[in-house]
Amino acid sequence: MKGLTTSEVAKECNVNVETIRYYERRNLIPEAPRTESGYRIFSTGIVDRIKFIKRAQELDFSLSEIQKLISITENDSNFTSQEIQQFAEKKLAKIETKISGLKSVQSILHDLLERCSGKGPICECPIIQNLSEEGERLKRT
Amino acid sequence: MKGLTTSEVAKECNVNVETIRYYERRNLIPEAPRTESGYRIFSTGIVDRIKFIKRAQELDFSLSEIQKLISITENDSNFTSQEIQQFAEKKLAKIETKISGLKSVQSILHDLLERCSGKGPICECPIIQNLSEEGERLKRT
DNA sequence: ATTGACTCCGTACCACGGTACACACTTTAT
DNA sequence: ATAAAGTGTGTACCGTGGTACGGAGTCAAT
Repeated sequence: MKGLTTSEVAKECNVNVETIRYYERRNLIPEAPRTESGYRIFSTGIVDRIKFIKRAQELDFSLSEIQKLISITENDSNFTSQEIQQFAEKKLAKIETKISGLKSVQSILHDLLERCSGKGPICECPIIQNLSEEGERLKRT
Repeated sequence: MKGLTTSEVAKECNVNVETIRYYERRNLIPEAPRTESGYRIFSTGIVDRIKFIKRAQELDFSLSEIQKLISITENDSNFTSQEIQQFAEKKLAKIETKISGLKSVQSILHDLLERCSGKGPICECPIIQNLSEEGERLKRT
């Protein structure tokens, strides 16, 4: 028999079995065909789809946004190219803001670790001051 | 009377009044002193604290992590310097991964927008393919 | 002094993204 | 043939981070 069972897909994607059913319910993946007894059979392509979803989630796309992306690429969308453009612009702006914020946290943590042996007395942790100041700076910019 | 009321703080921080009570309950902010009739009175410093919390949240710190940061800087923590170091290292690694992921999304969105006029037919949206490939590439690296 | 705005508390509820559970049926292994 | 493991459905529940609501007391203005 060709095709994967639900738990095979789950294992392959490092997700819970229930997550797959959940994604199906949410229409993030197509409804899988069934065996005579009602078991789902997945094509191997589903694995990439689910991995894509997981990766996009890590990059701050919500499941609804992901759904939108998918329906755009599959061209079964009702979105106009203008809507898509606006969506991309907004997301791009958010991402850029976030990158710059993360970069400052990165350098703070980096500095902190340089000065922090992990031994001896509690290290002086300047992270809060730094973060707060950084927040102010970013707002003014 | 010196000191701010709950709603003044809320307004100043652009958060809901309930959020402030919630943060107090979660010990993200100290318990505010009260007037005779039981109203909270906040010192102006609370505003920075709450703004810090909000900013840190945007940068992927959970409220528990934020609590940890706060207790570290206030030195009322039971954490060893080793634990703090490990925490910083883990977070740094996560942040670096995330920055690189976000950067690839950034360039994908950027490319997309260059090719997408916002007019005419639906633009070809290569984001899924790109993201998936990028995901694969990052894993191999 | 009464109205309206504000505050308190406790509890309930919300959205998100799952995860678990009970109960029945199917498949696989022994 | 029987037990263990897997799958299905529906529904309930979970953690996170709030938000809303009801009822009661308080404060400020007219």
